[in-house]
Amino acid sequence: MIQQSRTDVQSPPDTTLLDGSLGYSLRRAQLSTYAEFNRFMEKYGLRPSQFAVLVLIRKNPGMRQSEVAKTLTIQKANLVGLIHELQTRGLVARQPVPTDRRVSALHLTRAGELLMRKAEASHANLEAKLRSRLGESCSNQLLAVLHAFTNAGS
Amino acid sequence: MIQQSRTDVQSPPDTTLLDGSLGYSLRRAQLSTYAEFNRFMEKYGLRPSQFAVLVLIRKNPGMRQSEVAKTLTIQKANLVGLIHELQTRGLVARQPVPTDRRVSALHLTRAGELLMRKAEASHANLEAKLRSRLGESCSNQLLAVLHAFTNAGS
DNA sequence: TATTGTTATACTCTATAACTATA
DNA sequence: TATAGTTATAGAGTATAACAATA
Repeated sequence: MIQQSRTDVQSPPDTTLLDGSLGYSLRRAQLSTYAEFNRFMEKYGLRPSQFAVLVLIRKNPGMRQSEVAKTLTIQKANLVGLIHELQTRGLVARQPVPTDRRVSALHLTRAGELLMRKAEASHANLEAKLRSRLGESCSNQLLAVLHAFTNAGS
Repeated sequence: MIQQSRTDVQSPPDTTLLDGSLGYSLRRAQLSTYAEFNRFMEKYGLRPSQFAVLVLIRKNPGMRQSEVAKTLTIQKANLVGLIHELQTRGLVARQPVPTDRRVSALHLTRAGELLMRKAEASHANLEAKLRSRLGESCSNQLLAVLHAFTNAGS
């Protein structure tokens, strides 16, 4: 059977294969959260990667870069510019570690702490909005399934 | 309470905020599928975006670029190079449309058709592997929830 | 006037290799 | 030798503005 060309057709295209794909569906879902993230975080000038780094340092003061990179699955080389940018903006500071002069201990500055207090509140609002798409129970299930999926893959 | 610096601590860092974030969890899950995709599709020289374009054209011969862009939520400007690359590789061809000389109808070439037959088979294997992480029933639920989530956001 | 495809451009994220200083 | 941080570089995805040809 020869499939009809749809040049002049008005009906929506057939997307069954992509719709049935876990990979593609994850990508679409993730992109829609990025768009929402940027709407909520634009006022703080924070991108997703920057926010993740700051959240991690805030909760775990003294972390080293290599540990941040490993935790976030970012190449250590790509973290250099990220940290440097946050340091230049006065949000992150490095303290020398006497026992190992190769590393610095990462901390939030006072300004970083103040910014992240507000940013985390906005993030909570963002998450609440995302969860409202599915409802609380279904959102919790989704979260659990995503973790199971990711952990099974590594 | 002052949180203890963890410079010398061996225990894993606190990641509760990120783990509880739908956006971050989606991103991690999606990245793990990309890694798997590249393992399965490297032999065909197809990246995720190229595969999506080819799948769409294959199922809907005669589509126009603007329609492909809209369906995949890609900027039309970013699709130009993508199509051109596939055309240069001899996988996609454009046919003039008499009724509208601005557009071309996109089709797979014979070579594109042959490649995609194999690539879609590999993709099916990839999806089966991803689904095996969760089991069939849970995978189907995840897929449905992802679609509900994405659609509720647009 | 509006749309299609295009060019140009810039930013973000990701990945690898090689270097330095320290351990 | 091995590790932490760095530099350089490249590829891929995404986004916007502006243009020519055509509708």
